[in-house]
Amino acid sequence: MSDEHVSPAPEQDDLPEQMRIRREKRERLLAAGVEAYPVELPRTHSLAEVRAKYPELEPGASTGEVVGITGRVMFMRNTGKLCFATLREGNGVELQAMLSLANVGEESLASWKADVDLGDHVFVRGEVIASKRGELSVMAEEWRMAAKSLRPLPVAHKELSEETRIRQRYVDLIMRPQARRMVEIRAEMVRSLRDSFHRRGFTEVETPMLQTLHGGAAARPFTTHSNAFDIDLYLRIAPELYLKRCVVGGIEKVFEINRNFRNEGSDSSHSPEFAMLEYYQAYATYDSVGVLTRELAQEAAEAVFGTQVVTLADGSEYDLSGEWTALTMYGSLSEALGEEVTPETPAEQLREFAERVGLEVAPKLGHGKLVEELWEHLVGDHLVAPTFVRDFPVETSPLTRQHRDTPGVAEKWDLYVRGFELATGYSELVDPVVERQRLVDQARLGAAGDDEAMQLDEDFLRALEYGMPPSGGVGMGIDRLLMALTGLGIRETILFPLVRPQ
RNA sequence: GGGUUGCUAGCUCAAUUGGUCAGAGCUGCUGACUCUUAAUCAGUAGGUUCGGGGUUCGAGUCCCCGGCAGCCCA
Repeated sequence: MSDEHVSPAPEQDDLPEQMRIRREKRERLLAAGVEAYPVELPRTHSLAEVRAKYPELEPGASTGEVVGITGRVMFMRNTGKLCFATLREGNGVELQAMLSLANVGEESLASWKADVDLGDHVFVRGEVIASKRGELSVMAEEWRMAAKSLRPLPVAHKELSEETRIRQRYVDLIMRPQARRMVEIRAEMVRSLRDSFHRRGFTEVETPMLQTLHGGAAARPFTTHSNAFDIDLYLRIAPELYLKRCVVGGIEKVFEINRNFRNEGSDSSHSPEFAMLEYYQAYATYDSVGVLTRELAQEAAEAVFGTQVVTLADGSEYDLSGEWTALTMYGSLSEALGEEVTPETPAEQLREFAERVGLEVAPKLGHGKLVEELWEHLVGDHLVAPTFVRDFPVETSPLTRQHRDTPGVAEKWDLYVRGFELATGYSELVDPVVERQRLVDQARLGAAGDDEAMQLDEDFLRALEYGMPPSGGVGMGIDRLLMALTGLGIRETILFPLVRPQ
């Protein structure tokens, strides 16, 4: 038998000593007719409620109020005939339980000492008092096991290794209040985004994750298979083409917050599975959706932290308030380089500039890619404050509308925050004839072996042919907005990031 | 994909040039203690040093292959 998936539970003898002992304690409880995992406990108050009710008791005070509380045992201090335990509940609030020989009796106290380990969930019923040292406590008249923990917790006073934090996030959540806070921050932020959209009359939709064609971005997709239809399917790399169908259909302000999947590696700012916000607005342009995007981020910061000057994980402050800087790609590049760069600057000239500033570039790059690389090197890498970078080379933005006045550039911006790309916005290309041509070009690239190229989506083109109003559109990474607001890496902002199985 | 660093007890980490070094703290176990706050005190247990191969009288340490992770670069 070598099939891992059906391997029997390990023999007790094979377990580390501490796990074996905890299992023995569970057995002992059950043998004594005591539930190790009771279905229900007479809990009357959360720990937070007890704390809120008695914020300031004098040392040694008693209240006469009997409560039933539960919590995970985080610290234990047993002194012969009087035992102390620090209980913690899910939100991180802690309260001390006290068990004295006089109140619970010899048998119950002995069982407490013998059967309760750090990490167990326990129930304690007793009077709310303050200890002689002034610690708010519940003096037990009775205690019960609420859920026996069979694994020892990590030491509370040392940092858990990053790998354990990610692979066993539940342990991270138990041990680190900041890990729990992160989950809350994320939830509050997403709620704020939804509120911001709803206040402005946007409609939230959910479009397909399983797609028969992949499109809407340049990325490698995951593939899967439908048995019933007997067709291969793609996990979506972007919702764009479906949201545009919505706009064609008359949902003129539409947004989606959902997962995208890209078959690529992960690093401190990338994950194969990530949450994305996309929104489209009829009769908006890349100017107006830029304003809305700024407001979304500012309102999120305000909603979560109560301020638009957020404090990052390293203690530094980051100011999201007010108007944000806007640069043009060609203008800011020209300034940084001290040379005029325009959409007409030949690739040869750009290569010389690259050499001059010590930037290595692949020999076959064209004008558009060279401009972007130079720009990232000279400008992008140095951007700290929130900055819109506008008007990209047409060549590298095939699905974007050409600029209304400036030839050779597209009405597209990237939003840089703390040096990484947070969002991207467009005046959308809505001419079905031009769009078809661009998609045909993409399909040719695909046929030539570019596996990031989009496929020709005839149904999408048919939708456009019915007429899509002029629109602005934006994509923003949810995980990245969270990174911007907290200063943490993407593997901290995603609760269960993909990791290779051990 | 390239470079680089790491993987040792349940957890966090030590171990000089290859030589009684496989160790500490916490956790666990046994005992003491009715006001502790990471309780304290005494005693005690706990290891396939990531896996495989090699060099050597001798490998946690050196070499090779593999696995996983971090950091830097493309």
